[in-house]
Amino acid sequence: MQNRVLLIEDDDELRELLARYLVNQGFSVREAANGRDGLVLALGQDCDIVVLDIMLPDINGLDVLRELRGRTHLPVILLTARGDETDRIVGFEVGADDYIPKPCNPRELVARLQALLRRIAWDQKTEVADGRAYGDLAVEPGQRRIYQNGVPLELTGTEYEVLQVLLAHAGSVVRKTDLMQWALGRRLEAYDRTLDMHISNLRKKLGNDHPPRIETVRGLGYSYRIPAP
Amino acid sequence: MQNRVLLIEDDDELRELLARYLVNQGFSVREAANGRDGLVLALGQDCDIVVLDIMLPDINGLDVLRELRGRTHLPVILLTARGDETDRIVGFEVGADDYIPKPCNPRELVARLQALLRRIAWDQKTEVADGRAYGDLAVEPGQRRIYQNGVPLELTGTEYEVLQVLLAHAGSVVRKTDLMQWALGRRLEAYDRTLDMHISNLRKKLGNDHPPRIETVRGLGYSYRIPAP
DNA sequence: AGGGCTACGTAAAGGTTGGGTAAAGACAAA
DNA sequence: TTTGTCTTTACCCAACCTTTACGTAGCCCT
Repeated sequence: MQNRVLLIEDDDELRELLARYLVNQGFSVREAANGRDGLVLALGQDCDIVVLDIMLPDINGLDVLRELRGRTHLPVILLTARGDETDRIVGFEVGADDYIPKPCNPRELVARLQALLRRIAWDQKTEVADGRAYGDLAVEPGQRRIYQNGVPLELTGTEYEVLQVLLAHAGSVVRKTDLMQWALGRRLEAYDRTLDMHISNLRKKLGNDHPPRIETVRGLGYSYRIPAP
Repeated sequence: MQNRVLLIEDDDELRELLARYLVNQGFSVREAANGRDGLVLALGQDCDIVVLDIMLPDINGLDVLRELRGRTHLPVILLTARGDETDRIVGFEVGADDYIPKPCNPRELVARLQALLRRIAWDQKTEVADGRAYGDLAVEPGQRRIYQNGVPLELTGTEYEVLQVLLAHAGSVVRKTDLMQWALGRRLEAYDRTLDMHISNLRKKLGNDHPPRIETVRGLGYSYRIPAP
């Protein structure tokens, strides 16, 4: 299956160079030397991905992109003058997927084209929900839920994060500073007892077993006890 | 709601600089200082996108990427030494979605993160399951109608879109930002309560059951509860 | 053993935020 | 203009995270 690239670039020499290279790499290529032609081709549904120069004789490349985004979500890679940061940032904001500074390395262009096409191909496949089980607990990341013997635990968002991190490291100690960073997303400061509270609440919701599922390692952190096999 | 970035970078100073910047830009950030911790976090489904340094103290960044690609399609942006073309090309081949040369401009990192997340949001919009039934609801995409026990619901256009997206993902959580993008076709901005209103109206039209068919997942989004079989 | 220090457990209070929804406004089509 | 629809505004509440306060358990030292 050949991927169809639309090349919108007014510099004939560069355009033909790139086109030849892309064809050699197994793409099928459409060419347009100005914005108007480019738009017509792009909207004509016969390409998979667009390479768009910002500097065009008629319509500005960014306007082409805006027009395109109003109607489709065709992936677009911008060609910009090297170092022109404004164009790049604006380009992303308008909805470009990527940019390459000119003069561009054809190999890099191909690499980026393929990365983008691969991303799209993957995303169009349905993801498998890979829940993992730890004893009587089962994590369902898609639902952001953790089930205990099939019954969903009524966890808050933060409690879910904390338990999920502990489970991922079941059997080994997670240091408090790491748990804080990974589950709460911030640094552990002195006298911050927040984490202790979440652990306390979690233990309650898991049913205060003895010995506790979540073990305290004094001076270090916490550890989820490996469930009996 | 917030997009969760995982930052795998061993240089503490750079990592904290980027982390702070990303937090300011509205991302939630998890940090890992080495490949092993990074892998665990990435596989723990705790993030939406990964920023990965190639030079790491333990595992090589490219090996982290390979390992990751073996199990998920999590979007990855590589941090590479400037000018090291080999790493870049290999990175793309292994499955990176993008790369940024170091030392990197935080604004550009944000722009690229957002471009990639936007692309993914679009691509993951699953199409209507034709005529599928969900409990007492039946979707008729041709008519843009949804029937409840054979009786058509009096839905507005937007309400139809919202409900149909929720049904297509029945049982798992749809983030507000995705729901907005998929059903309303625009980005979710701060203080925009439009979506909440449509949900509220939908619940009313579906008959305010208990527990509600459309569950709220605080801080994240909504989920249509899987009907009893 | 006992004192003193520190880390942890947890109830309760405090404060912030996200979400529900009524009602008003904006807008477009008929 | 009227009507149907989407959006904004405003207010309120409940869920939740964090802090505070006090009690307890572990650990080291003499």
